[in-house]
Amino acid sequence: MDVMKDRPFAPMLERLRNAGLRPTRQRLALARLLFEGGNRHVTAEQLHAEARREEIAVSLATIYNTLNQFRKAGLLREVVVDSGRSWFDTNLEDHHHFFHEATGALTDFEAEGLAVEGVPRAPRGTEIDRVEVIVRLRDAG
Amino acid sequence: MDVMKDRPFAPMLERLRNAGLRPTRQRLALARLLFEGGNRHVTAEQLHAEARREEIAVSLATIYNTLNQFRKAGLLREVVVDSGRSWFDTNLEDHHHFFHEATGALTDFEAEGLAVEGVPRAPRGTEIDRVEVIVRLRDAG
DNA sequence: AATCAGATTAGAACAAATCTAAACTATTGA
DNA sequence: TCAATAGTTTAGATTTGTTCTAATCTGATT
Repeated sequence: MDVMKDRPFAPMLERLRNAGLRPTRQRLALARLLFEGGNRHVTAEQLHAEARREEIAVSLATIYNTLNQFRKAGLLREVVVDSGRSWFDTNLEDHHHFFHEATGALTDFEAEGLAVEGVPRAPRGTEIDRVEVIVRLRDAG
Repeated sequence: MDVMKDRPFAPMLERLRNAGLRPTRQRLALARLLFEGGNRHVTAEQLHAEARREEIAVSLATIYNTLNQFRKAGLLREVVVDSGRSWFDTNLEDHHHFFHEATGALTDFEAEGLAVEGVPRAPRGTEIDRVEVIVRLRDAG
């Protein structure tokens, strides 16, 4: 038997507490949408729509608050591919992204197998935080 | 003598015409701000502020129109590092970016010397348009 | 010079995200 | 168990970046 299936609240509750976040009804519900059922990418508006569909009462303000708190807590990562909209990614492993401009489709690919070599030294007073690779796609022609 | 200094209008006028854009007063003035004096990164608001400073009468709407037309014409590239604001880059060579989150500073580095290997095959129906590398910086500590 | 497609503009409209301050709730400790 | 309190949620206002609209203007072509 899968522990996640029997006690779906317990681990999530822990994760929130460990992050210093009170496990409120809203946060638990959103955490379940986000983290149960595999890696995913969402925007705030998408998650809000999804919550409404599932009849979870949560305001858009809380969606924004929660996504930002989860990001700060390291439960989510932000992906910048799209000026004008923030994407959040539940995949915390070392990976990169395909982005299909025409459709807005965002897909992961593992960093394993990818080598980025010859990145120059960081400018004075700074250090490298992360090297992001975005592979922009167009329709095959 | 430098041709650019003697006849600063002629080449710009040509470039605009070649792009199918009428060389209007506004477009010429903005092209000069953008393309004379080395590579640079600008946002729409920045360019607008700069134009006002130089007492070039041009509306914000025209700044947006012009930046987008220049981008479509291949005179500029858009850089997405910052959800919520569009950056435009006059550097058309093969290069990548440092982005310092804390300050918003955006800097180029040449692609020469950089090797990105092992990028997976593009998903079905798509092909790779561009591989973008963004090196995110934090304050050294 | 007259015409007309294309360009510019102010201001309205729109979209994403944040802010505000009032109401609510989880935790605590008596 | 319950009151106090610190943290959370919320509706709605606000801010910011960008696009749209439709009236006016301008460059190119006759």
